[in-house]
Amino acid sequence: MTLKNNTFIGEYSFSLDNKGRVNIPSKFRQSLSDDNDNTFVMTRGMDPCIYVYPLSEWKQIEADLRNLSSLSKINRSFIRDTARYASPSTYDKQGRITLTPSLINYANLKKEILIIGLVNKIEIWDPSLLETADKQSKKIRPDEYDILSNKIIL
Amino acid sequence: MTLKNNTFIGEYSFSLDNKGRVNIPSKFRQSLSDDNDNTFVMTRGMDPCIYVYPLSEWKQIEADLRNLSSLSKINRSFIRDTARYASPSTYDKQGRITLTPSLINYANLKKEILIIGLVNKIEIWDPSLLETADKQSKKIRPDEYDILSNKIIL
DNA sequence: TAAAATTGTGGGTAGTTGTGGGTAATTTTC
DNA sequence: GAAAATTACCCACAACTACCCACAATTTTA
Repeated sequence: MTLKNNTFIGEYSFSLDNKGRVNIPSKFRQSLSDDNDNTFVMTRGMDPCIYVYPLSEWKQIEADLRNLSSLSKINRSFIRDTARYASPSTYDKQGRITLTPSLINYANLKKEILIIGLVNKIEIWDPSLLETADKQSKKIRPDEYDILSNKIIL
Repeated sequence: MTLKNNTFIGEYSFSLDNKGRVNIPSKFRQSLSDDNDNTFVMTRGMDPCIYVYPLSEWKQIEADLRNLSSLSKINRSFIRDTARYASPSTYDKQGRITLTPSLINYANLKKEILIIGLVNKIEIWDPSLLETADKQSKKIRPDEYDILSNKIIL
């Protein structure tokens, strides 16, 4: 699959080296369109993980944020939280991006990490934290998924 | 039959080699439309088996996932669970796709495998697991099938 | 029915990928 | 402005993967 359409799926087990670098899975790099200049933007996830966006996708988010009125208090804090921790990173010749200490700390990353493709973005997790989040989502009542089943056919 | 309409029916007995490769039945390959670039996407099935979708079919699922907002927690876990275990695979000159160790483990595959066409997708089973699942589905009460009978005419 | 083509299976090899570490350039600090 | 610290860039290498070829068995064609 060589379509450069900024779509990411699959799960990968990688390691964080002592310089704070992580490899971006080769398949993800191949799927990154050329207008991104080999650059991702990483920020805090809604869950305790790191979100990694293609630069072009992030620019869209910025555009959306511009359209949120700062007159609303919840908008202000949402914009602040989203923009505050974001940081661009271009991957090196070996395909690695360097994570910031602040983000590494936020996601509680040790040496072993999991990289997951979520279609339009990438998540970086500590394996045990993901397992915990996973178990909690299993507690979701079946009828909540019923609502989803009207929107998507698997 | 030369209609390339991404429709798969029938059951085939194949073998998984020690590199994790499985042959896709010739008839299934012939039925795969050209816009798929000889590529399937495999992922965890609802039952303990591997689902294999034509790439074009999977792209529809991705498109639906893109429309789910990540502000909702249930959406996030749904997107994650769906995208996480998916992996594209283009078949080689001999018509084989390579399964990931994670999926082989999930479906508990040994050397002998069964490939089944489920109209719009393909399932890969361990023969004995399928037999077990088969017996259990016999226990479904007749009136449960009645609901289905309103949706499909056999 | 015999020849030709296709199909399923096994294995070798060259190129790619993930990981560690070194060195030069840049930034920061005093 | 010099020293220290950080960052960016480069090289090396083991492990893995994609690609290729081979061949027996089956199916199709003439």
